[in-house]
Amino acid sequence: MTSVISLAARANGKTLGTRNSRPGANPVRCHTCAAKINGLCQHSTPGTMASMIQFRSGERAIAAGTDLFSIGKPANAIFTLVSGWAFLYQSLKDSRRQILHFALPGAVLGLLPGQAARAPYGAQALTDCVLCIIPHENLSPLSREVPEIGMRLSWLISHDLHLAFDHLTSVGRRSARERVTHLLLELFVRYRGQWPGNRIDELYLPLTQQHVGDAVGLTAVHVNRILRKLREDGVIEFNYRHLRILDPDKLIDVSGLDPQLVISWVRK
Amino acid sequence: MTSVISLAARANGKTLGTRNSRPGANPVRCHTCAAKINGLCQHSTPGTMASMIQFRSGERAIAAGTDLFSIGKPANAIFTLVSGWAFLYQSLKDSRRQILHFALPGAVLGLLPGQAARAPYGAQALTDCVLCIIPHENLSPLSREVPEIGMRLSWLISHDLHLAFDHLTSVGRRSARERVTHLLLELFVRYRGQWPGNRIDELYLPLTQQHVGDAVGLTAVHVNRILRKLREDGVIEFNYRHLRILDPDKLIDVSGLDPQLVISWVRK
DNA sequence: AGCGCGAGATGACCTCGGTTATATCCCTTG
DNA sequence: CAAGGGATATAACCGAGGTCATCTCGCGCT
Repeated sequence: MTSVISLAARANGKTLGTRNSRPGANPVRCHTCAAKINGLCQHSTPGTMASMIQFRSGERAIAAGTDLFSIGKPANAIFTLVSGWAFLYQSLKDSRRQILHFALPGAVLGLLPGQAARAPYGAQALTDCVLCIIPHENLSPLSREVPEIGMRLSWLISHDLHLAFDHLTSVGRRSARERVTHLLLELFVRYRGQWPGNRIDELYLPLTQQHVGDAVGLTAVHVNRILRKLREDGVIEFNYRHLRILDPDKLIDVSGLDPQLVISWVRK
Repeated sequence: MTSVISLAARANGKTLGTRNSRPGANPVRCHTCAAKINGLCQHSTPGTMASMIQFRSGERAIAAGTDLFSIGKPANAIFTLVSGWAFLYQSLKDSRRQILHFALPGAVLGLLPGQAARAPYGAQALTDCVLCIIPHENLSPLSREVPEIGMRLSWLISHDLHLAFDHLTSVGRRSARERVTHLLLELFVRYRGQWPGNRIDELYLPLTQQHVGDAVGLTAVHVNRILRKLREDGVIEFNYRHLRILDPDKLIDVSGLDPQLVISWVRK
């Protein structure tokens, strides 16, 4: 069991989980952080790492099921997801909800367009999470001191933009069956991309069928129907947060994907 | 008639339109460029403008209806839209198409996640366009010489990300009527945001009903039905690329929008 | 071991929006 | 100014996916 699988296994709990990082207190462990592997701090030299640590305001632990930040609330920092899964969402008045993005360790969340003081969407932890916080007002000074950080941030966000575009064509133009397989395949590939060389065909996905539906624009009822069919067809099983790929080739086929493009889901 | 309206009025033509900027040749007119007003070059000092001009490779004129770049083709530069309208799109094998984003003057297009050499989506000109080109390999040097450019780029892209998120909840969770009004209202507001103080209730939108459908995940037939109903209800008229807002309040109501959020569509 | 609740499963019915076909309109080009 | 083609209009029919209601299952808790 890798560390993230065991983390995810605690997902459903109301417990706070590990807190191996007290805000500001203990020595910073940046060299093992997800951000160093595939996020903002990738390719940083020890020197630039030291600068960056100056500009962050600390870390924070978040319990599964709670908001990292909420729609309409003032947001004044960007967050790097050090560990755990989270998702971005919008909700309409009548309880309709759209999940916009699933964030894995190393993701950067909370950069707002312009100087908008209020978050136009919310972020919720799917598992217990640890965040690394950089206040918005530190971004300009930081990018002057570490010039490459601006371009790294641009690339990270444009990666998220690309994912959002893929979701958009999925929701806008694909059938229910295609959408569900597309999403599960995406999450599978992105998850596995974090542990290169992984040959797993099973994984603990901290989502309910309701989450899947809210992400691809379907009802939980219909997601259930689709999943049953996929199980009967021997493509995948997804039950009680446990995803198993039964037939990878069939899965790619059903999702209607260009296999060449799958690799672009992995941030590098 | 403002310059963009007259530009748009030529939209449907196969003609190349004005070319007041020959690649590399004539003196650069950056101080009147859309990018200086609301894009990458906003807030640039004369000094940084001079640096930026060093790193661009020139301008290019594009005819309405042709691609700025195409899906799967190698893409090696970012483009600032100096003038004209364009849209980003993906298409599936069986001719289904999803429009991902409408770009107005000042937009930055073509930044690819990671070093992906191939564009995961295409861009097509809706009207004749003029582009300012910065090769990808110049981005790192540029951001070292003009450190603030990285953060500006990040903000621009995160603005596009925010728009993509809005489209996603629209397509995923809103009714056809809401989607169509939402899109038209968005385009109207973004367009008007480019000419502050504008009090126009009519505008030439260089889109067909097919474009609208492809953007919000509906058929052109159904878009037509919705538009008829909206006309009958005295909300808006949209016919042969001519959009007229009949009742702004009703429009906002029908689209189910939080009026507070409308302003976030305008890039500042 | 047993309880309770959230997640999943499933059937009956209905509606929104897709499909197909055809007609009309408007703008551009010869 | 007439012709032609793309854009729009509209009707008839259909089906994917939503809604509602009810039941079962699995997991965490005591």
